[in-house]
Amino acid sequence: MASVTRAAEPSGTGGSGRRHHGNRHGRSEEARLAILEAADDLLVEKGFAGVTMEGVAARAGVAKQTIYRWWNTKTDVLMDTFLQDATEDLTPLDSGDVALDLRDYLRRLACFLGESAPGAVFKALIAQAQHDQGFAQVFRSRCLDAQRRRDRLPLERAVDRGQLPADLDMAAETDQLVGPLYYRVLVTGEPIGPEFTDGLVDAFLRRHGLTTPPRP
Amino acid sequence: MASVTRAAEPSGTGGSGRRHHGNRHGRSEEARLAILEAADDLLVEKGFAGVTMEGVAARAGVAKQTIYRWWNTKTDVLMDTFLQDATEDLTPLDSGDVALDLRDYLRRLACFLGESAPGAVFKALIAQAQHDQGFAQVFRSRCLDAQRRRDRLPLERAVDRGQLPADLDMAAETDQLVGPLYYRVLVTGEPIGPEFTDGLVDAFLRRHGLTTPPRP
Amino acid sequence: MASVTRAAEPSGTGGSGRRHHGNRHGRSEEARLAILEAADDLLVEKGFAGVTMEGVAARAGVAKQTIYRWWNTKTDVLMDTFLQDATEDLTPLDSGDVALDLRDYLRRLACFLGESAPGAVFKALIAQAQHDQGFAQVFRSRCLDAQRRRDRLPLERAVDRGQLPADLDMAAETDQLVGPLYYRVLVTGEPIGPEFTDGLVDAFLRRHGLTTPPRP
Amino acid sequence: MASVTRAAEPSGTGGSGRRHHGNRHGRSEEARLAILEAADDLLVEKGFAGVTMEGVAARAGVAKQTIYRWWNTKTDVLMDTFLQDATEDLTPLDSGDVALDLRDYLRRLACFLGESAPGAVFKALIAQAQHDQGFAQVFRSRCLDAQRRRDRLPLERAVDRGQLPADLDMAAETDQLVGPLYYRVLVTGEPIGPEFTDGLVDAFLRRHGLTTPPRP
DNA sequence: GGATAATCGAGACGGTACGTCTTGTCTTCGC
DNA sequence: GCGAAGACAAGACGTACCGTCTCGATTATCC
Repeated sequence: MASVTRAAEPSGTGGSGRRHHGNRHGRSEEARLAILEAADDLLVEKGFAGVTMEGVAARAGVAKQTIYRWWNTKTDVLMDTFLQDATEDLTPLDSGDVALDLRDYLRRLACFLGESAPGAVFKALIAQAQHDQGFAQVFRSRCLDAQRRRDRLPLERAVDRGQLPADLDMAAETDQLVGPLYYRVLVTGEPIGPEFTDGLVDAFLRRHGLTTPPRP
Repeated sequence: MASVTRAAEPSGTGGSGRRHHGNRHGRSEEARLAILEAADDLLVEKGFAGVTMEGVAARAGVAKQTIYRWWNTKTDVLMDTFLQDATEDLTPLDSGDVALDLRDYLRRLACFLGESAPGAVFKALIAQAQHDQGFAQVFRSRCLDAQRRRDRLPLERAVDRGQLPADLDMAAETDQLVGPLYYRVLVTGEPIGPEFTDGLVDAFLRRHGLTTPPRP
Repeated sequence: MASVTRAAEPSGTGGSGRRHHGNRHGRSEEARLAILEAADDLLVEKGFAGVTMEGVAARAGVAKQTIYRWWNTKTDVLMDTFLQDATEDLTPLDSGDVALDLRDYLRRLACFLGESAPGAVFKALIAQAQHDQGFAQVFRSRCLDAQRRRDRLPLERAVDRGQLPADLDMAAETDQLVGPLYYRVLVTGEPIGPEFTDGLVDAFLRRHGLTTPPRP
Repeated sequence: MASVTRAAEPSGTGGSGRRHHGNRHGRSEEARLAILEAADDLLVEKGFAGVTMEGVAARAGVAKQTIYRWWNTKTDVLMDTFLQDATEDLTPLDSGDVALDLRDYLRRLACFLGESAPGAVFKALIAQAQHDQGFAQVFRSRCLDAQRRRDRLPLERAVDRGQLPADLDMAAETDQLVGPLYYRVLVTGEPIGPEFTDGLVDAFLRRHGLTTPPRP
């Protein structure tokens, strides 16, 4: 449905310096990047409603058809925009201590969702997923699954270390850790400070009979 | 901004029989209801994108201007649609036992969000709130605040009864109870069964040193 | 069809100081005048398209219904506007000399059509008559016939005096005198000076074997 | 302002067979013709008020935007409609005799203005010119000037032949010939028969001392 | 003097058309 | 064959007026 992978680069070029304007040998990397950047800029500048295929094409200096050739809807473009930028580091820490790992991770996740530019794109995509079942599915497999895997990582490592029981209901525990966070971001709009995320971690520890280590 | 209250009924009529087609002394109740119903129907039948001012007007047998006279956007209409219907019973049970109350409430909330028609409107409104800061504010004060008050009610009653400590961080606890639920509905899209909501209640009880009563 | 005569004034008041807001026995003269004046002003300020029932009502401080009670269309209002103002003196001179009479009359007619405010209304009404056969009929009987009678007057007087033959084709002669004038005003838009109107008179005189008297 | 010339045809095709649906290298001739025809039909069927951009688009099977891309107003469309059809033959006869030429020409002009379909469009355009100064200017340069040149032609030829003096005031004479005709059509609405147009010619001849030849 | 009846201002109503905007498809041409 | 350019059909947007209606207040006249 959506364009998942970019066209294969001409073999041997190493994907490096070649600048082609689109010809029989594949799509124009130049155009692709210009489109993603234009979409991103428009979202930041004018909000979701300000992102239109027409506007993106104009700002990217690209024909509309070039967008439609590779994406179906503006949300598909935004999703690629997100994937392009989402190197935004959310890889969980691995300190050897669940408490520390979780505190660190949740803080960064809160910051990502609530304040960063990619976070804004992310929220826009979640919003779109409410309106469009088909998009929701693609979005989940392309963006959310990776995210959920990251969310689970600290817990999995703790299980491996023996800090947590092996029969832990991983899905439910993860939902309880990150769910309240998304809830605040998406629903109530309340700001999220460390005291909130730390509170979530403490509750988690208490539930599992772990003592709360001193806060940094 | 949005039309908050319907026009005052002529005193003493009990809101019953008066039929006026709109004049200086008030708007047409007939038109108002037709519009809300049309919007609701369209959302259910054709999804959010299928709700257009033009379509609502046509189906309601109403002039577009009549909609614009009282609402600014289609989401404002949907919000009133929601408020009209949201008698959908979510008033928490008061059995005298926090555990029972919470289990009952979360199950019904899950059902409301995930399966009911008003729940679909609710999700659409939350989605719109991601895109429009102004709408978000109105939506929160007109819809969410009441909801949050309901969410908190079981806990407040338990505090009153002495089942829970008086210094409970009400906001944080509520977020931990309902947050994962919203997260599943809005983000992951996973279905929510009683085992999930009951698990949330159990975790809550365990956190606060309460024993888990037998499940019904 | 159109409102031809104003409502009879209450007898004895002499149309002077009475201020009534309209009751069962007569309409409000105040409102009638405000409407006519508003329509006139709007035509001058914003052109024909700027004259709307809504706009007239607003500027006159009058309810739309009050206009519709007495007139059918905005052109009906404009016609009454015209009749109200058209005291603009076009009564032909009677000097005893056809040549002098005609010269004077055509000059003033040209000025009326081309430059005066009532002339602008007149042109607007003629324009509307092209689009609406029904209006054309009313317009002719209410405005044009009187005008045509005035046009003919100098010739009729000359016939009475014996200056012109009794079997003169009055209609055709009048058309040849004023026709070119209307043509310039309505069609070509060329400015009309005395040399043009005087030329028309000279041609007329020559056609009928009359000598051209010295120009003033 | 208004669309003056149609898009250049690809050279050498003779305007014949090429069918393009509109692209960067020119507009769709198909759409252009459909629009003009639809406008014409609507004017004839429902009168000037029945010609709406919406209606023209619908009947032509064309998007409104396609009309707005090439014309500003419905009267601009009607003007092109007129120019398209105005091959309606009004080219003056050249018999070698002014009297015959003029009689023939005025009769045909009367018929054109009073009875033909293009004549109806012409009157509608003149009406619009009363309301809109800008349109008046365009209309005159695009339609009227050509017409005036035709009007003058019989006289010019007579001057060339020596039948009329070389110092004839061409403009004034033309106005006196056709002015009464337009006056009847536009203002009084009286029907125009040959006796009227022939009378105009006779008057012209008499003014210039020419004998009236026998009528055909 | 109280009832009646028409006018008045106000403005909501169902509509139609406006002119603009965006979508997604298409055709043509240059590279 | 890709990409730029841009015309096209479709249709929603929000606005402006249309002509009708209902309301409550305001009078003159009549009983």
